[in-house]
Amino acid sequence: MTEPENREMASSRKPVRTIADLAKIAGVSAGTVSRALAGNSLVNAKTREKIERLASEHDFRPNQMASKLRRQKTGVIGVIIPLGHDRHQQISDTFFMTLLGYLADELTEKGYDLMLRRVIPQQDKDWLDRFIRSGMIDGVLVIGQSNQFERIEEIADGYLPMVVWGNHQEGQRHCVVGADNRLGGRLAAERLIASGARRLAFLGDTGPFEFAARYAGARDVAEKLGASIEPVSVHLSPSHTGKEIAAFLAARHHEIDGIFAASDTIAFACLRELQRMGVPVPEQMKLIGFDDLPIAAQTIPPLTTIHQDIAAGAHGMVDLLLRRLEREETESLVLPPKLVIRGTT
Amino acid sequence: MTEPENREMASSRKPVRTIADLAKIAGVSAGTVSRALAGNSLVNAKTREKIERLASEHDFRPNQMASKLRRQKTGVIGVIIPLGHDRHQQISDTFFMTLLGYLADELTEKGYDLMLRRVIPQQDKDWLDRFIRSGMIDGVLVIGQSNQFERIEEIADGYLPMVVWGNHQEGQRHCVVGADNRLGGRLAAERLIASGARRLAFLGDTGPFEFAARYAGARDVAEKLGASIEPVSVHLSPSHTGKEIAAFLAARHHEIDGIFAASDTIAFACLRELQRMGVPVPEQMKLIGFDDLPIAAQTIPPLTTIHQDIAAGAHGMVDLLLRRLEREETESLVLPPKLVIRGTT
DNA sequence: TAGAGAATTTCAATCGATTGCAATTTTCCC
DNA sequence: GGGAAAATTGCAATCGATTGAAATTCTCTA
Repeated sequence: MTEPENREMASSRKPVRTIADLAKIAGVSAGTVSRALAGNSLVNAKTREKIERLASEHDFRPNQMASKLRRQKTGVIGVIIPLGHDRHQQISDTFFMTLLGYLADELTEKGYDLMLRRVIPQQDKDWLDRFIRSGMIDGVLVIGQSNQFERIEEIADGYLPMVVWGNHQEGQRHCVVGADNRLGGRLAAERLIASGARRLAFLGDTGPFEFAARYAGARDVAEKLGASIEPVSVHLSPSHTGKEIAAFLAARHHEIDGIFAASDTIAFACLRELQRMGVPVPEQMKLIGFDDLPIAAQTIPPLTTIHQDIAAGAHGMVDLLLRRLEREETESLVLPPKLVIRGTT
Repeated sequence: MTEPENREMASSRKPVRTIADLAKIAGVSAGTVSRALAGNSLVNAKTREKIERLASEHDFRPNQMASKLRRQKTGVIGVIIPLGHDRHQQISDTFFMTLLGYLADELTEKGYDLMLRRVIPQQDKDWLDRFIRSGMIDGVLVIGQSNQFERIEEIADGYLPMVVWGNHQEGQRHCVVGADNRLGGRLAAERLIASGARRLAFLGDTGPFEFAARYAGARDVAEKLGASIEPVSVHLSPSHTGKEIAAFLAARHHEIDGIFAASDTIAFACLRELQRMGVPVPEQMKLIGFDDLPIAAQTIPPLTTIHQDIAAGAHGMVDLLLRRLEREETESLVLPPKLVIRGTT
């Protein structure tokens, strides 16, 4: 009763579920229907029109599983996010989630669907293999190397259509897209020092390669310019970050005059804590972040940070992946980070 | 050369790609292999062990497409985000993206994969049907009703496994999960008025149902308590939001003393603009947001807002969907919003 | 040790669309 | 009108795993 127009047009009762059903109604073979619906030029224009009309009247859509199985191609790109030790590292995900949004747009535009999977490598040694070999996806985008650099390298040897967001290491074998973290670290330290800081702290876990590179870049500059820099480990789980930062600042803030936060999220927490403690920023403490999330411009004072072009990154990842699907061996893409000076330095 | 251990164990050259291949090696039939790998109790324990050993030695994984086709069940849940007029409403997506993260966790836990699709309903009348009928997903979660309420209602009549995030209307037919927006609006207005404001503005587009309900709730309270409230349309595209808010405030800020922002994102932009204009918050202008995004606690002063329990929402959506997959007709789930008083009121 | 009954395994059909090749129909030119 | 070339369409195998029913093998009792 809910679709009177269909009832009138569709004389037969039983729903048209398969190509064979439609073929029967149209009085042609299943092969012809398949070709017609695929826009194959082999089929006569009139026949095609008739079949298309019938298909839409009966609200028919070919079963994708069958199609994928037969064609050995799914039209789906897998996006996998390896999580670190903390299961709910929601905070650190702001960046990844934004990237994911852009990836979704890019893939949609290219006619691919996106299958998302979050995994905890520690609990599942086989996380990447299983996804790739599931037969459900044509290629995979890995968002973040986490601490799985070696695992990814191994896979890359035997599997071409994979592109990873992360840090580029000299001589690595997997195709990666990401900012030049070391350069970003240099820019950050330079800025802190240029605005008067001499005793710096790097807030963030230096385990992940991306963060390590940021720290390394900053250290390069600090050493060269006669400043000190000290790494301070901070976890990314939302329940810990705030407390760890508060504890550190309470104990040591008088020993330093500049903070390089490994990510904007950490910088936000820092800024808030400093404000709560009554330490004026930037007068008594310079602060710089990394990522340039949209909200970075919204804090008070707005956050000086290192900008990563997420949209360009997403575009690059998809572009490289599509080329790899065509069996092309592509180079990695390293994006230049950009210093954005706002109010905290 | 890259996998010496496999070479040793796997005596045959050709890779084991199908269940039939493995069956040959194991000296049994394909059916037995299938059952063994599925953990079916019909198969002898020794046989199963042998097959499992061979499978892992040969690094074999059954093809999911074939399995899904045969079983008429994909193990994939579709998540679809209908975008409004603005293609890049990245800003408004902060909330949806967070929700998406939780959904991914919940679904993973339940053994489902997640297929993500973003669509622009204006450009594709058929957006929901196409996804549902693609044969690729067992059920669908719709993130946000956008302006597609009617379309969703139509679909809901003939398709059970669908759960929507959004606003609940009296007598609607689709299953929805979401906060009680009207109540949230009431709480917000009450708080603004309690903290001294009398001439209120609601910043946000009142087109989408969720926002409309928030406004309606606020209006209820304002009328009852003798305050005024006026809706001010603000678009969600990042390129416009800031300017629109700035223009409004520049022209009218002296006429009002309290702002109810339709979302935290809008509130952030507001706060920043007020600060830039030198209007002290909360002294001269009360401000309240909606959502309670993680950063809401990080602004200066921290944002008073209406909390939505995103994790609970995600959990509820998945729970309801799974029950609907079992053909159960479920009720909608309306979550109670909570006032979180911080520094802007 | 025969034979019932249980435990395993095999067989073969099936899911639904695609596609190479063969068969048929059209078209077109002399 | 005959016949070759071109355009369509049909046929049947195929993608790889699953599963009901049939067949085979094992177990155990009398």
